[in-house]
Amino acid sequence: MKCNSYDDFFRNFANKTKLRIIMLLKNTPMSVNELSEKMGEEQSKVSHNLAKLARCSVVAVEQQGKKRIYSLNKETVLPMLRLVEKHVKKNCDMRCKQ
Amino acid sequence: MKCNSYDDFFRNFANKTKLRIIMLLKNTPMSVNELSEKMGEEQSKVSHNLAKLARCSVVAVEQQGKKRIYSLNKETVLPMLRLVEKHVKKNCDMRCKQ
DNA sequence: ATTTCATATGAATAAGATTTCATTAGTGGT
DNA sequence: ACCACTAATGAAATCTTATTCATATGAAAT
Repeated sequence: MKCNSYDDFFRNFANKTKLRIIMLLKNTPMSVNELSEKMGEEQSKVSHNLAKLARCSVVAVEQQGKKRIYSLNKETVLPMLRLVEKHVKKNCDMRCKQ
Repeated sequence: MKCNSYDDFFRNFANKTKLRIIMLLKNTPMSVNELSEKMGEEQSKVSHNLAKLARCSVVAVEQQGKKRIYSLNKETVLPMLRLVEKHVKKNCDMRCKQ
């Protein structure tokens, strides 16, 4: 199945696990295991989440030996994050996280 | 309560009802009833959804007589929508809606 | 061909979000 | 003060999404 509506797309950012993955991939592409370890989360959980991110092209995959390296679609995601950051600074609570 | 994390913020776009409200407010500010009628949705549903949008400053409210007029925070929302539109055009399925 | 490492998948469960329905609370007019 | 109109609220029910756990699949090495 594919990402085929705006809300589908935004769901990839409306969840802490996915957002954490996104933040980690901002710096460098990683395999599922690497992510899993850095996050202290189960492999399966990370994999399920990556699947959703991938089907909306928020991340891309590339096979490298046994590993599958996931990387962020920076073209869309970075400006997106910048927008929100700005918004939050301007409008949101001091208690804002992240 | 206030919008205090990125995922909180994005949840306002990760749902068809909220997105419909946003789209309607793009053109013109409206009262709860007006939205409710245009959408063919219950007043209470619209109100609940507006409350969430408002607490993240995605919309703003202004009292006008008995009515409360909701308007879109265009500064954040318009560029956001543009980004997604572009992303969807480039990456997503032909079956893409909206 | 077998083993090992790496990841994906499916189904059941758990968690979370949205909607509904009934009710309450404001605002202005009479 | 009362009425009509407009909108907000709370709790229960429903719907959706995420997580977990067990298992399957794929890729390379031996």
